[in-house]
Amino acid sequence: MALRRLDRDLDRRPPGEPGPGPAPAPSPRPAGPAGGADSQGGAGQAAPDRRRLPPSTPAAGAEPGGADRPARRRGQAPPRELKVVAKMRPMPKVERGKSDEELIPLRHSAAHVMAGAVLDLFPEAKLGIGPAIKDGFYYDFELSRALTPEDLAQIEARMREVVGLNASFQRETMSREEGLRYFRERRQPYKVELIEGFDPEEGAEGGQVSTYQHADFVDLCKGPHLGRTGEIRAFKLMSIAGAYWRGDEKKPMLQRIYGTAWLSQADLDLYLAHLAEVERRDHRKLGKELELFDIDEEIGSGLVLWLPNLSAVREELEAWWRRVHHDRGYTLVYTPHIASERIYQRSGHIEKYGENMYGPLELEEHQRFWIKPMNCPGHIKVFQSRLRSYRELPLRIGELGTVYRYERSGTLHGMLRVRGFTQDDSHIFCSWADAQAEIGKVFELAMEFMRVFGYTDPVIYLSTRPAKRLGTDEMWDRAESALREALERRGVQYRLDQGGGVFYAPKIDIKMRDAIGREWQGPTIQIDLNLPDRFDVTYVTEKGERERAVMIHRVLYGSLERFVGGLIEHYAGNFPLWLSWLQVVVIPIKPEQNERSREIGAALSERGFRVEVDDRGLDMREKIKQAQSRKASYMLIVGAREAAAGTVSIRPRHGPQEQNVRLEDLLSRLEEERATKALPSDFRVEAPSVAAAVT
RNA sequence: GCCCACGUAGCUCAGGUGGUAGAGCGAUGCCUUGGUAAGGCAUAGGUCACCGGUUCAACCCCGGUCGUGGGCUCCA
Repeated sequence: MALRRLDRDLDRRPPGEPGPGPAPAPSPRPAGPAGGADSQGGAGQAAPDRRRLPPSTPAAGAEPGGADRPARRRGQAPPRELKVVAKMRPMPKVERGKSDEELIPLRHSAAHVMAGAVLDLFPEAKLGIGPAIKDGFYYDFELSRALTPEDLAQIEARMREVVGLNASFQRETMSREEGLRYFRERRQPYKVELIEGFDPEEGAEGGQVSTYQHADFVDLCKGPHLGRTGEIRAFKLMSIAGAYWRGDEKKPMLQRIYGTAWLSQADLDLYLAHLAEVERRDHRKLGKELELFDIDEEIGSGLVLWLPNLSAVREELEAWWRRVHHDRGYTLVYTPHIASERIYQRSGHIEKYGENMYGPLELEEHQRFWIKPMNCPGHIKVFQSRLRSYRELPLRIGELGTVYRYERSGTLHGMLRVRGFTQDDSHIFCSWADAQAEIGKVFELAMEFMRVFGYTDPVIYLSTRPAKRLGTDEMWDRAESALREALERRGVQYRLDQGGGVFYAPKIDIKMRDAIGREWQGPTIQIDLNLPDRFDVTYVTEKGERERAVMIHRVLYGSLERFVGGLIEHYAGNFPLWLSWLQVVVIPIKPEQNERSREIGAALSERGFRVEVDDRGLDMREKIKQAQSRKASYMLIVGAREAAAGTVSIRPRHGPQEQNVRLEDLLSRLEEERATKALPSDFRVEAPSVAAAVT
């Protein structure tokens, strides 16, 4: 799967606990799922959760400028990439710093103050829970009417009054029974439910419950809190959203208010600026402005139309992908988009994945077909198209396979969460003896991919057997140790995600950070123990015996839709030359230079550049304006002087202009830039400033 | 799917309390022949998402549908 923002995963919390972050007003988005794992499928899509600020650590910013540049030489040796991994920093969670220790009580206290303000304004309000979360806090309420933005302003105003009172937070404890009585009297059924759910044995004071009070507001809470409300300096209420009580859709829908709170106004300002930047980069917005993609109502939601500009990007991504895979010994195939119900019954998809599948289609009498949700069954059939010898292994089958999956309407999001997408899917069939080495190769390839696109700070997770799983412990032992060995042999630091594997396999997840520090889920590698068994996938060994093959599922881009949607945001629309839909625009100053301009255009076109010669009778300033807003990588200005000298004046999308460059020099420079996949000069990895305080 | 909000020209948006709509940008045409991000004038363009209801009359009110946004859930 592709990239998916991980914040969501990072907080795998019990229901009822704080979930994902606050939803800042500007442009929060859904968090994504991703499907990742499905390995097989993978990819899914998922939408990143843009709201959150990336955690960050200074380390991120510290990356040496050039170090993470994309590979300058194609086909570079893998060992080099490993170094990147080796200096990976520890996971953010491990690095919780002092700021976190201060922020949690601060935000939690802000949540209490907000709840108090809501009670002041809505005395009948029933309180849910109100934890501190990444970037802020929230509190859930049951109210007699829906909240409006005006209510938020009032609540915030009331909060500022309470902060101004500088009331102290005071802790008190009472017995479980007293607590129940207390909250029953105050008609707070959710609090009562919480206490009823407490484990009587638990709690530092065995059977006691604690409350915190500030001013006249008392809440069930284990703390800790700030000393006084006056310490809450920089905060802002961000949005209103619905949220099920305890995250259960069968329970009542409460109204959740999200807010953000920081140690200083400066931090709050930075955070708000970050949100504005996130909004500026929104792929849906850029997608419209730059004519990248469209999702047409009449075609259907969640189905992407790749417009010509973005199609050019995709064409390059696919071409490079194919080339890299051919170089690495992959065999590329094509498989059908629909398949008989029989295969999906055998694979278990109908049973385990049926609700995400489109179908059945009655194409012939007594024959039902379903639309392909994953590529693995097809690849297994390719493998089984004849008897396979151990001499053919590892057999690496790859496909840019388009799949369709039903996603609930509320989860769709631009290109990041869609219903039809193309995965850069591969299934490697090999022996157990080779599995470890194959995983290593995939891992190295994954690192190479991330580097080329300018993603940084890879963080690797090893997800082990989940409670609900198929197969024997021995099989899991083998699979997990193969993954572990692949990582350790290369000195890769990784974080263990106990029980985080898929029901049929453990996996390696690679997460990475984009240009503004947001974390996304990158490539995923899994060892599948299930499908080879269900399909009886075997090969003939040296001894002439049949042996079960091992199947490794992996995606690098994940889904092209999702990956490219992420790239748009990562690059803020400023794509590197090799991907740019408009690499060069030649602009004659006067009609007299039209012919010379066409010659230049032809020279570029001959070398495979996407070039336009703007010989329209417009003012050149207008042409420059248009080319600039279309994000052309380079504009070549051709006036009388240039035409006479056989040169051009180069006006890059970003950066200083250069006069009188000889055409041949220009051509070789552009070819070099394209071949090395250099990141554009206007690409910058933003130092995660606020982020530093966020983690 | 659920909660809330939203859906007016290609785009971004205006349109107190119901009487069938406006701007900017863009598009088109003409003028401007211009040395590095917005020259001038003019014209065209809307079944106010769709369906139904209330009303003498609906973009405005009510209901439903579809879609979008933020969350929840799902999805790892």
